[in-house]
Amino acid sequence: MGATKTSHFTDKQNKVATMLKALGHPARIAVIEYLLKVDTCICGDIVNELPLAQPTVSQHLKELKNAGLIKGDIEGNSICYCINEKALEAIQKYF
Amino acid sequence: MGATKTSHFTDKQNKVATMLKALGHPARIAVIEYLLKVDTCICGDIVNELPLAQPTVSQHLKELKNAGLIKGDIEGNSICYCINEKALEAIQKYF
DNA sequence: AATATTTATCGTAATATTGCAATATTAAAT
DNA sequence: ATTTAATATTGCAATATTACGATAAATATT
Repeated sequence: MGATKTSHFTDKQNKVATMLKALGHPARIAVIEYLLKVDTCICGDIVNELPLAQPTVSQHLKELKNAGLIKGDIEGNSICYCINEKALEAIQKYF
Repeated sequence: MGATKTSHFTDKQNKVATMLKALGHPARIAVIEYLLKVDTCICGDIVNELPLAQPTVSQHLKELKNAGLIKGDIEGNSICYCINEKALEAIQKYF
């Protein structure tokens, strides 16, 4: 085994768990807090902000994006990241 | 590697991440929702409620307890579990 | 076109998580 | 003292996560 038995739980339970799991890492909490502070920034800023290598940060951003917590808009050469307000509101509403 | 670099983040970031990580699994969300509904119950009730084997449930309960999200009081033969209100309030306040 | 910049992906090692059968522990009941 | 009931722990296999160096892909600049 090793794989979560998602099929035995409700869609809502799985969705909430997915979002909270994405927030369950200090680096990703730090990303969210940074984005809340600066509102919007390019990926490179986040890489500079975190004490982790660029591929690691990229991976964390991908997870936050997969969970729907952040959005990334292509801006020419770079990528502009920001919070997905709706997802954060959904979490706030859940609690 | 494989281990989270907690030392590079603030205590608060690590603490929040730890609590949200504990909530980042549908079984543990289901436990919290059940405890909120019944207020208090013995461990066996949770085992019956979840579609998982007893040792697996026991492990999930342990994680929730380690994260400070639930409390377990020994009640003679069995163990009486309930939500740790303070922890949930702390999460609510964080968002 | 060649080079630099920005971000993503691949590959891989180390570690953590998930799940359960088997077993241990602890207290209650007989 | 035995047996029963409730919960925890151990041991293990399958899978997932974390982290990073190397490299790829895409656009910008020269």
